[in-house]
Amino acid sequence: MKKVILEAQQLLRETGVENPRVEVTKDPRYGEVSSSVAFELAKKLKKPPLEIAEEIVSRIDFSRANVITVAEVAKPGYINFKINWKLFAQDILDDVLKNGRAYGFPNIGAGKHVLIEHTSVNPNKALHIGHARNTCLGDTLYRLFKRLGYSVVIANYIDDSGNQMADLHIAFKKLGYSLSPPKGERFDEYCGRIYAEVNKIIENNADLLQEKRRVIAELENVGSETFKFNREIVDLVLKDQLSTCWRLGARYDILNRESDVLAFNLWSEVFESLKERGLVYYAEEGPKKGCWLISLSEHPVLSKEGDEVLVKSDGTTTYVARDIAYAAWKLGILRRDFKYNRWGKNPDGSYILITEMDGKVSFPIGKASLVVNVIDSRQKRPQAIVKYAVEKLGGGGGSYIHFAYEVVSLSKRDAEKLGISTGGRFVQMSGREGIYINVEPVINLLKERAKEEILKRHRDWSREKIEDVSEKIAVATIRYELLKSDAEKMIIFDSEEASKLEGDTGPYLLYSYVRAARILEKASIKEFTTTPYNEELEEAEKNLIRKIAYMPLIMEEVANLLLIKRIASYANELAKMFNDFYEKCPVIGSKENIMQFRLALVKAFKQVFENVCSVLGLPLPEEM
RNA sequence: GGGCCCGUAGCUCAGCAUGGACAGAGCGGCGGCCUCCUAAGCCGUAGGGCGUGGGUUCAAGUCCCACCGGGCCCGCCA
Repeated sequence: MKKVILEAQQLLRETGVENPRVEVTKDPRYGEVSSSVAFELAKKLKKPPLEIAEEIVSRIDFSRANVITVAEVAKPGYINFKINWKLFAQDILDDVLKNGRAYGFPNIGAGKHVLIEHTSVNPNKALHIGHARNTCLGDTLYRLFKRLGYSVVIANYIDDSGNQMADLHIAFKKLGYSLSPPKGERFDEYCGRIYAEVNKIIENNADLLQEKRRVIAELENVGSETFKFNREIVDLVLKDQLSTCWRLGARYDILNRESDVLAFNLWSEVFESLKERGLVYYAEEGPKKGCWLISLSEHPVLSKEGDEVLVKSDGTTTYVARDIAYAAWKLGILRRDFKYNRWGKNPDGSYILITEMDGKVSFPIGKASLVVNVIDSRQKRPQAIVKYAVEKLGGGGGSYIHFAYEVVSLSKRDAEKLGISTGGRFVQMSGREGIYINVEPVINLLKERAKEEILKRHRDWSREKIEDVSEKIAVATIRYELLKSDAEKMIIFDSEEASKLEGDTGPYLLYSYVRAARILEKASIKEFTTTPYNEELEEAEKNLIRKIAYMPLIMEEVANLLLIKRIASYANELAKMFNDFYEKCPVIGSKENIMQFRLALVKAFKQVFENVCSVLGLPLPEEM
């Protein structure tokens, strides 16, 4: 498709138009690509656009064109280019079938390195549906960059210090909670539940509050009993959390414990640099007396809300301070580095490393040209401070991006199911208040629904096959649901709505793929040809080919703008075009030359669809 | 008080970055389509003029300003 645009621009340039703007039309009635240069020139030349367009078109030398056949002038002054479909279709299908898995992914990332942090759920609870949004977004970015040729490292920040961990300590050590959850409940779910219970108790008890402060301080004491016990709990929760992430299709390279940002002295190195550059100051008096603050007075926006405390008067660091150190490390501008031990393996067999003081493994991350941090949009201000700080520290030439996404809230209906009354349309999730819906039960519900559907049509399937396919459908459904909406918009989650399997959903996508698989399986002949059977193809065929041709443009655009939902819409459009083709253009049973071409088209669709879904992380069953 | 995000059909949302050709989907409503490659599908029909008011422009859902409504953030919490 890009070729067509370039060709049109070239033709226009040859008539004397400078920098002609050519874009893909949104309606095929206007040809494949069109230009509105006549409007831009109208003012300069003081002539009506229509006249200018006519003149330009009359000057185009079509003998120099390849795939473009003709240009037409339309109503107010557009120039619409039409193409030789026979050539175009064959070109696209050849491209897809020749490149296979690689089709649609321009190699724009060769030699570039990206670090992505995502998930980063506090290790005191199970993933709720909002955390799943983070994981799916981050994992999709990983998949996209990887396919575009970037080298990518995935980090998961483990906040193992502070408040939320202290609450669990008190629950286990002082309030008599057992370390083993009741039968049927996972450890991460269990911790999430007791965290909410215990938090209320502690907040209303002065003795426990004091104990909590003691625990928080002890947590920074590397090697203490409290420190060790904490690592035990964190590890158990992490195991469960990551099994959920894996189920969602995500993978990780490194787990960075927040406590280790201090333990490995990354913070002290950064603190020294900040002091050297005069970016921080010590408050001698006033309400922040005894604190070290970062000066934000030079920042146009942040300055309006005052400077930020990095080191508290008791000498401990704030979350923002530790995050600045972590960010500087990510950008590769620190001398110091973490050490790791192997923590486990991803389902793909790759190792996951975790920071450890006496770790044996080094994992130099190098200089990232791009550091992407998938963090919800409530943290925009702290993230802006982090970005400001690392840029002042030299930034290493890479760019630090806060990929902000809105939270997931619960619908009124779901909130009421949890026994929460609300006047509004939705209610914010809160781990501390026990207002959340975990993602595992949602996937399980989807899986049950999928099984019911499978049983309706495949009474003869084995249990294993039903398990496998229903799991794929469930995962595809939840991922698509979380990826298709604008990251900047809040999702109001309603389990009833989300468990639908019809319409603009994951199953709709999978279904089109399965239909394609069936055609290829059942076709009596295996020979195919990318040469169209006719000068004029059916509209449905053209629409499908056109959509297939867009893929490289979409992928490159998304990599630049990080607009993930655009991949999701693209997948949906592809599926829609295929379903339309499926209804209107019989493959099996048509005349041999038609069948051979359509088989090639179905093959191409299946390949492209597989490529797109591999980026979205939607697992594809061959039957459903 | 300051900063940020959102406001498009009854409901859920796409389209806004690079303004352009009649404003699109899904769900729900109504009416159709399984002797034919899986109907988790397809087709038709009703339904909005894009929160409001200004402005820029040949052209504004898309850009600018103000206002209204909803949400988030401004802690020696993370």
